[in-house]
Amino acid sequence: MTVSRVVSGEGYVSEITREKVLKVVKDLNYRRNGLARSLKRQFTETVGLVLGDISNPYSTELARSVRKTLVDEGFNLFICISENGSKEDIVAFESLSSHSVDGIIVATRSNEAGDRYLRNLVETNVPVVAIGRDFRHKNVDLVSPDNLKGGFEATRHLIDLGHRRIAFIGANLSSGSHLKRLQGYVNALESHSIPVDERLISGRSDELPDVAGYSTEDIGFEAMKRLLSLPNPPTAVFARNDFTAIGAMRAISDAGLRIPDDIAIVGFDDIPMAARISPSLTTVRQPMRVEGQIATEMLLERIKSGKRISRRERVLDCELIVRESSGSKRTN
Amino acid sequence: MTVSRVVSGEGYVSEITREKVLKVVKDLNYRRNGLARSLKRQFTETVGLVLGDISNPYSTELARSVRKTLVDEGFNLFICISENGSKEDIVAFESLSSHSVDGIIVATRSNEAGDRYLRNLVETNVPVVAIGRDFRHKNVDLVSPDNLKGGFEATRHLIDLGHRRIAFIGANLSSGSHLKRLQGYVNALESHSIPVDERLISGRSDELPDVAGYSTEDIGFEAMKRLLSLPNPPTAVFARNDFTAIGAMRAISDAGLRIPDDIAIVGFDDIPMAARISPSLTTVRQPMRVEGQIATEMLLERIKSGKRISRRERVLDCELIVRESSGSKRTN
DNA sequence: TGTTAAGATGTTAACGTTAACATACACTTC
DNA sequence: GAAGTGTATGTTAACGTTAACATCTTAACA
Repeated sequence: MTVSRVVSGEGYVSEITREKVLKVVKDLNYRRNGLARSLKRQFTETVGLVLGDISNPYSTELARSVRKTLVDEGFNLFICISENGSKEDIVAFESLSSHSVDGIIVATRSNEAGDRYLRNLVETNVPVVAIGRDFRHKNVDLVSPDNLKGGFEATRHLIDLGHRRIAFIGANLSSGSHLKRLQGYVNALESHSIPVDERLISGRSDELPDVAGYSTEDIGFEAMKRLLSLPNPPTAVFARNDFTAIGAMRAISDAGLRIPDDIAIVGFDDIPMAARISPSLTTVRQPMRVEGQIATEMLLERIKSGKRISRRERVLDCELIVRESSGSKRTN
Repeated sequence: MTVSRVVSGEGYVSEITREKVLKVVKDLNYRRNGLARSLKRQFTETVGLVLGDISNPYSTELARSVRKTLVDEGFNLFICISENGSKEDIVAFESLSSHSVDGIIVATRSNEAGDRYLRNLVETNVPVVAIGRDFRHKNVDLVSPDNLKGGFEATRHLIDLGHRRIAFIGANLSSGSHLKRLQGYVNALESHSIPVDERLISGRSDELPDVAGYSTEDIGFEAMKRLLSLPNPPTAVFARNDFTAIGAMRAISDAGLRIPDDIAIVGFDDIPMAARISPSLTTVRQPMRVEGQIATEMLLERIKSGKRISRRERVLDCELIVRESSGSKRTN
């Protein structure tokens, strides 16, 4: 017990004893067993972050911001990668919860089995906050960029430039109905009385696995190729994220077409590469660092209060960053 | 005990009992406490990965590869960010070791205090493997790209193109003496009888904090600006990594100079952006996925054997990827 | 029939901490 | 000098598992 007091620096210990203990601690290379400590204390001062796509700079900036906010409060961060697979999601949730993290921040793509497991966790009072994804539960907070408005503005930007045949890349109308960016695209078209043409909405082909990482670039590439083979291809494209946009740009260049002269393109996220590629990519910037900070603060509040707090939702404004890839006004 | 047997699926349990238990497990939303389990079993089947700079695509590819190798063996992965600070390093090591991970893979920048703590861990039989960094210990494996050869070849490439005044960006000769990429640069110059000019070796200025993330781009920017203000600026630059190179490219453009015509540039890592920027960046590609896999295999071997294994070192070949930024042969 | 083996379940103790309580002493205060 | 306060240390039990061992039943076999 005296050792415990010395090591944790709490309670009364005489200077002489403290020094004796510290000497032995050093001699034996003693390190306190955190498992036993956590088991007894019933908390770990550790938070888990589950990332669906760690290759996306969006995720890493998020992670850095989460970590920064956590350490200021004396919490540790463990990051798990799920690669946006439902099985992997569950493994990540499982390993975090079995290590008794005090709370979990989830930034994966929504999927049925994963969501079910997550719901289960929440039911047993594990504090959870979701970032940038769908998850409705009365005790789970959500922090998200305004994907609807972002998608709307990206599309409106293209409409304002004179485009009428505008494609969406990265999801299908059927499977992506929940995708707010797609919905924003549809809304923008409709509010300008442009009919939505389902052939211009191009998700991944069945050949490509729905994987995470830079491979989403391939989805954009494949989807764009299909669009280009249409009898009447689009003059502009809005991609669900920057990697998809960059893949699409590759397909456009490969086809011998010019950006933005032949086809204009807008992405989403504003990853660092967007500003550096040629032509530079017009995109919608989402405030990743703010998202991470707010989500962490919400989670810490849940953890510290120990009570069930009812759902809060924070939707953060995005910013349209106009660069070269969308071009200037058309005069068809 | 019977519940334990049902949940872990080991030992004899009758079908009837198993079903009864499973029903109650479900009704009570019971989840096994991993802390207690690990405390008793004395292992966690979890591995920690400490990343110095999670914003670098190099790190994330590494992490994905490590995770993939681990899950095949039934292990979990917890990632910690250290932001390449010695205090943060220690916090990461501490939180991983106190959670009793079975082993740690370290991919941070070397620093004295962090290394001391790490050495301490190793002395208490925590299996450790280092990736792409300096760390000599008789029980720690090292997996690394061949930075020496990579630096040599990058520099030789510039020499072969006719350059004589070649700068190095990203470290100082004094503080970076351990930096193999810098050493490779020096060796290449010397083997071509080009004197090493210390003014052409440009690290970060004291104004810039030595931080991780995309801010390393700023280090390249600042360092290049200083080089450009020299009475006799270099005609070529080898940067310690791609972000630094990209920052340098920005400084060159800002000064109204052309790449590669006025100044040629070579980076290191081959991050995805390198191929996409304009002009595309000549760089040295390191086999990140292979590094992650080998390191993980080495670590698992240590974990499974439970014995002290003496140090092994794997140095992996890099590949020079020639793109636009280094230009073609000079005819001065 | 007795012997052996396999199947099923239960009991005990231990993993390494710390909260809570107990004890002891020195020193102040009225 | 009795009571109270602060300091220092010790004891006990509990956190939730599971390895190891013990017990009991049933089936199989010579």
